[in-house]
Amino acid sequence: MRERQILHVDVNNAFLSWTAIERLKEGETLDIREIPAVIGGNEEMRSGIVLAKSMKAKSCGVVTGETLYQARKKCNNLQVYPSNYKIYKKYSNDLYNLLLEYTDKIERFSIDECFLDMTEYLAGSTLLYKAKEINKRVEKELGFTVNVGVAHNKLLAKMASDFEKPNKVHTLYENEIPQKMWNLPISELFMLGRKTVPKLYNIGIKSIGDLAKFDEKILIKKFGKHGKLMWEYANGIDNSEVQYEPEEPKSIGNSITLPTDIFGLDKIDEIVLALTEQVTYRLRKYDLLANVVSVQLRTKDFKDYSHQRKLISPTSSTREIYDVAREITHEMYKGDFIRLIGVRTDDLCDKNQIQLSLFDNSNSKKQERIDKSIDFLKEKYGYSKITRGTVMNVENIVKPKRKE
DNA sequence: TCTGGGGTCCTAGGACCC
DNA sequence: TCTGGGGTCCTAGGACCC
Repeated sequence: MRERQILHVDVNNAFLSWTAIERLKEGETLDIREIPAVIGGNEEMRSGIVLAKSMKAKSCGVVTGETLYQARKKCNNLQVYPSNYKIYKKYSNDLYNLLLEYTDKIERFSIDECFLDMTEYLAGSTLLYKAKEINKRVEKELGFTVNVGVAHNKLLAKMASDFEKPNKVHTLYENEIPQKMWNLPISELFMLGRKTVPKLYNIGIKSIGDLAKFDEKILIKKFGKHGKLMWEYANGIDNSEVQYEPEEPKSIGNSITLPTDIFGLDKIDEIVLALTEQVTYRLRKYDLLANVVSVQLRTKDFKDYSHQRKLISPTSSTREIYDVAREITHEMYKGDFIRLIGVRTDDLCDKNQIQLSLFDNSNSKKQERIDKSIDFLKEKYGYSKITRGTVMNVENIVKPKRKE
């Protein structure tokens, strides 16, 4: 097999940089990239965590995912700005379109990361040269910066893009693994998270090099498939392809952390219905049907539990999915104070690939017409305006309005 | 702990069938 | 049936990612 030529492009402090340039475009003079700043959620809504940070905030020790309260303690003049996914999507598309000039084999790994398979697109040039060109062009033409990782597989390209930031290009070829990767702590390895790292520490594995040299069989015995994966990653082995064809989603769900804990099935049911409406709206928008419905509850002391149920036949009907969601919610609710509620649909299939016979019962048809007309109104008047029955959209639950 | 919201994949146990 | 083992499906929970 020919050696593959892979790049990983990673936007530096994406949400913060994109917010910064959007503000500058609107006439603001302050570039929030130059001050201690973060993009954060809303503390009053109990979603006050750091989503992105400026370099100055990072140098105070602020980390992504911590609470704004914690971040402020580290950095007393920290400025907090809200997120705006609409503009992030726009900048993400700008980046994607620029990268399309280099290859059509691009995997959009997340809103701010892409893998590029350049194997057939070097045309006499080198991979490193292309990486440097991309790095320069993004800064010049789009106004934000990226790190580019250069390697012969996705894992190594991703590890490379995570080296020194911002606005840098790094290679991580096989012969560079011992020198550039093995001295890093295991927490830096992709797919080693907060639960596994302490377990590895306990058996004396502290660096990626320690892991690479450890007995693979013992890791498999201890961690199963995950053990095999982590050993391969530590040794720079990854044969996965760049998934440039966007895949159909396998699940669609929505969840919300409530501004205050709630108690009792009546209140929980209202939220479950509101979430079901959001979820089924998205299902119908993409012409998908769900085979499995699940509901997640998180208690005030952060215990999660969930139930799921397979449906008799696939559906996107709000009524049908809500009936099941409500049923399993009632089954599992133990009378706790609830902090978070989630509704998710799984095992999705394409509506157009399901035989029409599933729809020829007239009740389903009627239900489908109701859903469709509600969807139409939602599109026309904006999402939050239209609800079914007893004022059931999440916005109203979050900010209760006086009854008219 | 003043701890988001969107996902994917894996595991383990029980039911059921052959 | 006092029975064994394998395969598949379903469910609950957990780990990880950005």
